[in-house]
Amino acid sequence: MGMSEKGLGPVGLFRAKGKRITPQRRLIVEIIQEHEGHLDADEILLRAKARYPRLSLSTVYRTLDLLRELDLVKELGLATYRRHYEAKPNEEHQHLICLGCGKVIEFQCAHCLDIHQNLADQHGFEITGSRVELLGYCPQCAEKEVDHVHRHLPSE
Amino acid sequence: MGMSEKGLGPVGLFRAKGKRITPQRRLIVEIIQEHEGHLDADEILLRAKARYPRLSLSTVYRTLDLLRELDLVKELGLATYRRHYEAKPNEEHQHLICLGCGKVIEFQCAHCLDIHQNLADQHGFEITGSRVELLGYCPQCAEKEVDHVHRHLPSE
DNA sequence: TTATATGCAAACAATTTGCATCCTG
DNA sequence: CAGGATGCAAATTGTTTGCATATAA
Repeated sequence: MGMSEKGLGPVGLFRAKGKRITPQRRLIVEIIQEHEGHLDADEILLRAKARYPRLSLSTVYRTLDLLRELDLVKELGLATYRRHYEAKPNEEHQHLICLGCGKVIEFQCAHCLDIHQNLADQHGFEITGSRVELLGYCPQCAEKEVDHVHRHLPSE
Repeated sequence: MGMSEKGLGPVGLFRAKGKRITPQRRLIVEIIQEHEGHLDADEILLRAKARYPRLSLSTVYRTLDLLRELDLVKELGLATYRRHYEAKPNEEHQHLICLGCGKVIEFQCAHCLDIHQNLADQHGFEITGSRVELLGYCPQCAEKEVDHVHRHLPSE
């Protein structure tokens, strides 16, 4: 599945969306792709500055947003840094979150939790909670997304 | 399982950990437990002020931390509001996160993703990503946790 | 050339903290 | 009445934005 996009690489994806290729962007992509595991904005800046001292933190953030938009990067943690709380539920449940309007739908998936427990046991972890968040667009917001993508097709 | 704790209620849990019961804490617990769904700190403050106008936002935060510690509340979103990124993996994977030392272990659970996709379809969602984070303590940190709990037993 | 990207500094927003005061146990 | 809890304001911290300048296409 989908080997073609992969062959393109970031540069191709940039062009396809009418985004420019700058040394800063190249560098940030490189750092993230070379690195096993996850990095935060500060860590990326630190590594990048070794090779490009003038780089600014805002460029890192702007580039990360772009990479997320191009689906080149996966984000760990909540996009909005606002914490939400709910009374500890009797039944664990999971969340379906709309990135468009922020709507949250709860659902249950007991089977998943079993699997998770097994995995945790394998690693000797003592699990105190889990967070299963499916991110995407609800039917209403999905339409707007389509418009948004169309606007960026290489048609001009 | 575990009906006994439930019978105690928040007040009992507070006492068991040597925490004081104040009207502010009572109120905040009440608000969260009465509310279906999730609330953030501001929303809690807003509702609480209707009945207790002098309440401050920092008390809300401090109380939320306490409730989390007592496991009376579940948190949606990342505890640290620092976003982390990783190169978009070919295989989706999930994270096992140690709340003690921050260690992150990646694992795969393809079966879960199928289940999630089904759920998403049921709700008409267009999924763009998922976040499965199991939170707990790794073997090393779990020990320290035990100490921590012992220190709070009503033994003095 | 010309709109897009960048760097810098200032602005923001969520959360945390210091400290004097209050109040539970 | 002693130490934990609160309220207030100021400090932190992660992230975003405005704007003049630099630069990819």
